[in-house]
Amino acid sequence: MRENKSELLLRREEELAELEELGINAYPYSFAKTHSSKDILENYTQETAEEFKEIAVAGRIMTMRKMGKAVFLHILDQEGRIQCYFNKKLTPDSFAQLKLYDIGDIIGIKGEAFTTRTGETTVKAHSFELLCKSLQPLPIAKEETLEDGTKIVYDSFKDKELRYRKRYVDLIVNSDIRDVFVKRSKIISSMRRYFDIRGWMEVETPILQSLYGGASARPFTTHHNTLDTEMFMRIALELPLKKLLVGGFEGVYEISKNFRNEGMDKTHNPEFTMMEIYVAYRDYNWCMDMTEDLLRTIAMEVFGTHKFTLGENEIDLEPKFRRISMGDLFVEYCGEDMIGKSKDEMIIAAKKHNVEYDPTWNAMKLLDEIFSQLIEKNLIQPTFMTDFPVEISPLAKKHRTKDGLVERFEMFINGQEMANSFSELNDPRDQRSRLEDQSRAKLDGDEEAMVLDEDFLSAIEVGMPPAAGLGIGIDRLVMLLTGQSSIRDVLFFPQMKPRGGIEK
RNA sequence: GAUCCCAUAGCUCAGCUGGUAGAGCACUUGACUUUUAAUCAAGUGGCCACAGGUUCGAAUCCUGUUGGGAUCACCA
Repeated sequence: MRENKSELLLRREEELAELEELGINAYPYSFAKTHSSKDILENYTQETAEEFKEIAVAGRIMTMRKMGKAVFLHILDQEGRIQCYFNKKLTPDSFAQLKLYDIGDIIGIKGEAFTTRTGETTVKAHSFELLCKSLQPLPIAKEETLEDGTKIVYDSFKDKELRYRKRYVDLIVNSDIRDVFVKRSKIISSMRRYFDIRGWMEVETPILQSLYGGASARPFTTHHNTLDTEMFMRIALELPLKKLLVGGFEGVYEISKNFRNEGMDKTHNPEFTMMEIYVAYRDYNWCMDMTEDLLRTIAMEVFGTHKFTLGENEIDLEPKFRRISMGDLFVEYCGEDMIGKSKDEMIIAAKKHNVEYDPTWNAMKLLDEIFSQLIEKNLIQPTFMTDFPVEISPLAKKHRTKDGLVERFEMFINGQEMANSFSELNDPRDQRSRLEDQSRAKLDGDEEAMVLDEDFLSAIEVGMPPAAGLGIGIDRLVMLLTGQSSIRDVLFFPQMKPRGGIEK
């Protein structure tokens, strides 16, 4: 491939050489940009024209129409596209350079704004310069905007593999995807702001750990050379954050990557971003109120609305979210509360409701499967499902009135789990016995059961205030709010299989 | 990990029951001083993902490999 460069690549190198022969630096150091495309497109009118007599814009050439002694092109900057106009009369000395410019090159233009005969706000160049010569051709997509404002894109770059592997090209060429990432960033800042103004502190805890815990999942393992010891990438944020509550902080949160060594599909990437927050002296009831308010605040700040259309569903975050116990949900969909029922009873219920199951599963697994197949997909409007069986919640405090249950909720929107929260378990005796149960399960072959972490137990023995904890999967929240159906479309660089030796 | 589908020019795609490649855009040359999927004329461009097999002959049929997508399993 290297030896046999395509003609397009060679042509770019020739152009670069020709420019350099003309004494032009194709990679200069700076450019005094004064306006973004958006500044001009939104604010230029006949009345404000005086303010746009001396402006400087910069961006990547996306389209080019060379017409003898005039050239029209569109540049793309962070805010969008704007057309620029060049005329040999206005720039007699440099006009010939344009011949050596290509789609993909980055240029800076000084000039004035005007409106073309066909009504498009355009920058007329008084002078211009090359800011970066591009040596690789971009996938060319052409856009046409119809009278009614709808945009048609021709020959759009849509090979998913190439888009993910060459995201920088995707971001240039597919302008819509860029907005998803802008929204992602705003969602996260909005969440931070919400926590910060309430006095909860953002913290950082280790990603690289000698013991992993806080969730049921298989970890990535790695090795520390100097210590000559096996280490793990964290699977959850929970345990170190709780240690900080023990240490005396009353509200801590972390937004960071977790790593789970499991399958990949459109809702799972091996590394994903999690937010976990722990607030002292609060319980899960308070946390439901806070979670509702948090989501509404983010929705208003970032999208200016509480309503989201996802496929056929219109989601409304405005009304108070439904709160219903897991047991009552089973009554609603299954006719009876299945929690605490025997394996045989679960199987009867599974058969009755056409839930597929494996006869080797235990009662908890069957319960979970009936939930996922029968109930979860129906939880379209925001719903808090509360009060889980103690067996599947080893870090949640037992329910104050309901035997065998814990104070936990999961929030569902559009049939998907969006948040998980408990009144945090702080009774050291109970916590020890729960983790010992997990250890036994691990010995019995449950690869995802939690590892017993003595230091964590020791911290709980020192004493953790009563607290509410909440976890929100950021990627899935962004998917929900931006209407993306694949996690790969909300990650800049989703995990891909390596391509051995092959370029492109 | 399992099943199904996909892989042809830089991009988007044609290519029938086998006869060694085609379009539009991009690129090159020329024309054109308000165009906008600019237009007009003439060109360049391909180990048809990779490796085998069947055949006189394979982009096309068969097998395997690699990568991707979808569904499922594990999970968030």
